[in-house]
Order: sequence, then structure tokens, then C-alpha cells
Amino acid sequence: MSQMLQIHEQLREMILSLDLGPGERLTERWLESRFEGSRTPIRAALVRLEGEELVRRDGRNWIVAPIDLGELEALAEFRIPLETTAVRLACARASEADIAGVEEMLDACQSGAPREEWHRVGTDFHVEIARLSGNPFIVKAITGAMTRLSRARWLEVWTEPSREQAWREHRRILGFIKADDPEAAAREAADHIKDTRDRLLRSLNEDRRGLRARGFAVIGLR
Amino acid sequence: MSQMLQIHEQLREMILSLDLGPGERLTERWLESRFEGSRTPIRAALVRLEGEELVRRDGRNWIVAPIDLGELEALAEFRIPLETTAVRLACARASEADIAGVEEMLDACQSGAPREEWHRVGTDFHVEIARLSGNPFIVKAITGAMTRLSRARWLEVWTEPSREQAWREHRRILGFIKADDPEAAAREAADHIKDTRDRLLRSLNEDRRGLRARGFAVIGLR
DNA sequence: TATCCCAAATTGGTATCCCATACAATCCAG
DNA sequence: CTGGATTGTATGGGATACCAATTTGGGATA
Repeated sequence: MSQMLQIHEQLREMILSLDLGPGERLTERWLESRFEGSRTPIRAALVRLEGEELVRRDGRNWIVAPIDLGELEALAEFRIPLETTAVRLACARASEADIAGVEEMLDACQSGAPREEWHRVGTDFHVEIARLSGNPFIVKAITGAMTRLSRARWLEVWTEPSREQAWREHRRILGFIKADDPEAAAREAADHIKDTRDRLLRSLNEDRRGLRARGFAVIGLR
Repeated sequence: MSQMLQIHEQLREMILSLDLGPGERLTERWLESRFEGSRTPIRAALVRLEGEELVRRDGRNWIVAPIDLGELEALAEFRIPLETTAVRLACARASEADIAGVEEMLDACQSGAPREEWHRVGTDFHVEIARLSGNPFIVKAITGAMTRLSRARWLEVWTEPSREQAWREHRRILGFIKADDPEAAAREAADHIKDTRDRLLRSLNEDRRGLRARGFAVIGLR
């Protein structure tokens, strides 16, 4: 694999895992030594990450994209029509084997699993459901939205009850798809998105100070 | 403005105007002489265009993204939930001045206007409506979808009745938003998207041969 | 001590340079 | 004449050199 893709992937991982703080400055020269490559592939990786909005220009400089928690509302508003459409289509189009695949994924994540696992499965569930819709544009949009949410979602998996609540909701959505009940599945999906949004907003209000220290922008949050 | 952004913009324009044929190969060296810049900014522009899916890798080579007309169905399926949501939100949130702005845009495009104008306004209308929703994610998704549709839409503006039909539908959608009738606006928007899809598919079937010569991939189209 | 100013270092933008490789034309063997 | 090895050439990937601009740090001065 090309060096550029490797750097892109590693850097992406570092950003999404909060290993690199939101808003942190990235100099091409630092990345150069960090990844032992020259600026050419590093610049390509940065341009690419800029497209995914994980990195952004700040004047002439590169910074890790800050997390704008004010976006949480708009993001939920965006996801609801898309994911309700996705589950409806999934009812019509998904094979039993497809559904079983998603079910396995959920089952594989039990109480004892590490936070990282919950985080990953919680994201992948939505992407996989989108995939069941058979519409590549929906898949791409949901993937992008989940990426955008990804860093904020570390808040959710930090507390156990929150994790388990989300897991139960995922199960219910999948249950309705399995039972081929599109309207119930859509309702459940919309509720789940709202619940997640509310859970996140609540976590935020509980500890604004701590969050700010972690690089979360709490401004503009009601 | 940086050279890279200039090159990006020019190349983008050449692709969207079909000045560069879909599927056409782009060599970095040719672009180098074409834009009188070195490979560094050209490569950055290519990576960026790759993110917009206007350019793609074919092995190690760069090619102008082919047009996959089989996507038309999926694209409409994607747009409907988003745009119906957008017009509903627009009813709730758009100011009269905002609406008047869009109205002016439509008025500015009269019968005598050149094809390019119809094409641009036909795209911008949807983006502006999305903007009235106040949701940046919806705006971005619609912008992306319209970009994706952009090259195929040259087919639509090639014939006069088709243009005028679309224009009437735009007026009706805007009328319902102005009258603050969200459900009617949503219904109208969904119908318009379906109509557009059907118009395009009909144009396609009328002249497959000619299209193929223009670089449109007609495969996988029923 | 506070402030201002200039030199030096650092940064991103651009231009080349070198290299491995994919592809093609060519040439020789059968 | 045909087919396969070979060599030549153009291409993209990566490294490096150079530049302009911006930042920074320290020292002279009020």
C-alpha cells in the first residue's frame, strides 16, 4: 500500500481516538518525523483528511478539526430522515443472511467488552443498517455523519448505563427490520437518534469544564 | 489565492462542463503544461477532486470520473427524504427575505437565457432551498448530490420543454414554501425529483448511442 | 521594567529530482 | 510469420531544494 494511504489511515485513527486533541496544530515537519516520510505523502494525506473534515486549515496552518458540539442538533436532524429511509428500505431489501450478519455483530459486543469495542460497534451498526438499504449514497452520508459524531461519542461509551441503553435500542431497531415492520423500525430509529442526541447533550452539561480541557468546543451549546 | 485552489477550480469546471470527457485519462504531466504549474499543486488538486469523486484512480492513473447513469435511481431515492425534510424546515425557518432571494434567482432565468444559465439555476435552486432549512449537513449533502447529477443534467437542459417543465415545478415548490404549507411543499418536491429522474431516463433511452459517444456509461441501465 | 524592533528560525507553497514500475514497441528465435 | 523475451519510455510516488511569509526571541532603548 502506498505510503500516503498508510499515513492517512494512521493519522485518521489518531484523530478519531482523540490521541490528537481537537484544535491541535499539526505542522508538516512534525508529521514528517512522526511518520518517517517526506512532506509529499503527508501533504496528500492532509488534503484527503481535509476532505473528510477531520483536519482543517487555520490560516496557513493545519489543525485537527475542533469538535463543535453545537452541531449535535443539526446532525440528528440530518440523520433522522436518512436513517428512517434506510430502515424502511432495509425491510424491503435485506436478506435474512444480511440481517443475521448485523445481529452477530451486536451479539459479539457483551458487557465485558472494552470501551473501544462498544464505540466501534455503536458506529458500525448504523453504517451496516444503511448498507442494508442497498443505496450507496445513503451509506456514504451515514458513514460521514457517524465519523462526524465519532469523537463526541466517546462521551457516551464512558458510562455503562448509556452504553447498554444504546445497545437495547439497536436491538429493537434490528428486531423490527427482522419482523419486516418498516414503520415501527423507522419510528424506533428516529427515537434512537433523538435519545442519543439527548444523552450526549446531558453528558455535556454535566461536565463542561472537563470537556473543554479535552478540546471540545462547548460554545454555542444551549 | 493559492495555485492549488485555482487549478482545482479550473479543473473542476472543465470536468463539470464536459470539457473533459468522463473516463478520460489525466496525466499529471499533461496537467502540468496545461496549467503551467508544477506537479505539487496539481497533485493536491487531484487528491481534492478525488474526494469530490470528480476524478478517480484507475490503477495508478488518474481518470475523469465516468458518469454512471445507473446511479440515477439511487440518487433520487437519496434526495427525496433529504429534500422533503429541507422544504419542511424551510417553511418553519426561512424569512420572507430569504424566500424572495430564491424567487429572484428563478425570475432571472427567462426563456431566452443560454443553456448554461438554466443548468446553473436548476442546480442552485435545490442548494438554496436546502440552505433555507438552516441545516448545514443537509446543504452539504444536497450540494454533493447536485454535483453528482450535474453532468447528466446537461441532457435535461438540451431540450426546451424539459427545461420549462422543471422551472414550473421549482416555482410550485417555492410557492408552497412561501404559503407556509410544508406538506404540500414536501409532496411537490418529491414529485419533482421523481419527474426529473424520469425525464433524464427518458432522454437517455432516446439516444443511447450518442450518449455513449459523449462518455456516458449507459451500462446497467434498464 | 516595559516596549519596540530587527534578525533568525520555522513554516507552508512550489519546483525539481530520482526511482521503481507499468506499458509498449521491438527484436530475435522458432 | 508468430510469439515471447527484452529493452526503452513515460508515468506516478516519493524526496529534496528553494522561496516567501510569518512567527519568535532577544536585546537595545526609553
